[in-house]
Amino acid sequence: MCRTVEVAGPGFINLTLEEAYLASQIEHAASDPRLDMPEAAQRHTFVVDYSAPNSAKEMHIGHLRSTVIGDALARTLGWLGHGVIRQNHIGDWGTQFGMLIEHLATSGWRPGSSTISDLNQLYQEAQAAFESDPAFAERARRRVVALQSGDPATLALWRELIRESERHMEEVYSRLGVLLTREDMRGESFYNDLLEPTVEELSSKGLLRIDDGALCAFPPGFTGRDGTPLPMIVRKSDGGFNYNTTDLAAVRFRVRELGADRLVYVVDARQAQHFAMLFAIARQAGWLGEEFRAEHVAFGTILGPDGRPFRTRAGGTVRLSELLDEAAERAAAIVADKNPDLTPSQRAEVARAVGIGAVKYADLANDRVKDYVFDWDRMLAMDGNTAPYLQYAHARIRSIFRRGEEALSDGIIREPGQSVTLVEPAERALALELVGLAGVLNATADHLEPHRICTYLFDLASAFTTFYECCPVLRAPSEESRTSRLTLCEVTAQTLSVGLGLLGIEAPERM
RNA sequence: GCCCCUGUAGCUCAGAUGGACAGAGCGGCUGCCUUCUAAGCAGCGGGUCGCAGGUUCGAGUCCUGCCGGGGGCGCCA
Repeated sequence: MCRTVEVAGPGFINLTLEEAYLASQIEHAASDPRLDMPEAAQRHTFVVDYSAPNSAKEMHIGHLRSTVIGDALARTLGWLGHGVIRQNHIGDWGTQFGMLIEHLATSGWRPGSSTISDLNQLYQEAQAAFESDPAFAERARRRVVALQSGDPATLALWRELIRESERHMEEVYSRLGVLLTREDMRGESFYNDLLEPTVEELSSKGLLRIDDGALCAFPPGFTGRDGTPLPMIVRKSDGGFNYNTTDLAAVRFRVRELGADRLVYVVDARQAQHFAMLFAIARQAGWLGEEFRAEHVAFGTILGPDGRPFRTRAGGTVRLSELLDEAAERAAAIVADKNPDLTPSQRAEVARAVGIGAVKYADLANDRVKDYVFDWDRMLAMDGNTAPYLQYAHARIRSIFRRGEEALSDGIIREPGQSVTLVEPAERALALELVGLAGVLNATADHLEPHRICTYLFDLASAFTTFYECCPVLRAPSEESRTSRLTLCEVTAQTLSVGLGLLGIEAPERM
């Protein structure tokens, strides 16, 4: 397995892999759709909570990171053989819906007549009325009660706007290429009937006490502004439940009913304290055992060029559908410029894959906990750690195979075999990169950090392009060399395709 | 006031479990297209890893304090 083993100073032993061993690893990978990657030794059941947009509102840039990062993690954990239960914790319940429904009812709104942007508009009108018209505000509050107690007319209106919202979300998810479906949607409303039992259980375990009229848990180790114990309110002084209660009920449900032994929440870093308290209480309640890992997968903010949270020039929120339109448009302009040979439909398809891929990759490529600056030019650049660079490397490999097949008819080339011989430094360097996949995916799952995959794929693509420049494949010096290089190409293309796939990014056949 | 995150080359960022001279892309300067997509490749220059202590044979990585940036801290979600 090793060619040389040498002591190299204090604390170092250098192992140099034998070419034949490295080559055999590549051969194994070439004959296996899983690239010779074993599944995780210990399988877990993960509940991955991500995306979580609000009903009756258009999805905007604020939902991008959770959706993209969560999806990459769900795919990666699944690939490693874990059970993955996606949960889309949609904001579909609470006081704001009383407000909106009251407005719909009084303005003579008819079901089926509104798009999501209409609802968005109506929502803003309702909000304005709530603030300026005390009579409306009072009716809105009564609507909340009606909604939560199951008043048929109120519920009917609510269902209509939920349905329209779901249509919108499905459309965005489809365009974005994420796995989330209607089956994964389990909004806050789902937990309505579980709130009371959840609070009762916490109460029976002695974890709650009334403070200032509100029922609160005081998890150990949390203090507030004045150094006093920090409460998590689970029932407001008016008797209503809040999102703390919902989140607690969701933990309980996910453990007991969904059978999770790993909880993952892909949520903005600003909610760190909320989750720390949530998990602490859940442990006190005995829902999470010693071995149970519950993790807040925190992420930073997307910034505009001015270093402030990204907004439109007018100062509004950036709608996701418009962002994706612009991504495809910008990519189309570049594709048209770089590869005029594509047919219009090919060009549109490539532009879509490249544009969306660029946006997603930019979000995944750096350490998720940090903020990043949204920059079209950088994410669509063909140099550096970007989706287009990786997609380009993949497309070049596919191009070699297309050329090879053309030549095949002349009897010049055979099918890529599996016999690998590593001679050139670039061949060896590429092979060494290729065998690193398993380690990177395991580290990604351990740390729940998709950017590790990005870094790896970029290194791999760099190693490939170096190889591509100095090692002709179809015109290799010998039949043996050509077969070997074709196999290296095959495994590289497969690795890029799988790796991008785990990030939820397509790898087009040509660019 | 307390707590969390963050500070690595001019710019944008990698550096898991502490390990060998700290890496990449962009920008700048040099080369390379009758040859598998130059949307590329090769090379040069560029860093007191915020500061100061400490632990260690060894610290960008761990601990403490300070400084700068961002965020959070009871009836919104």
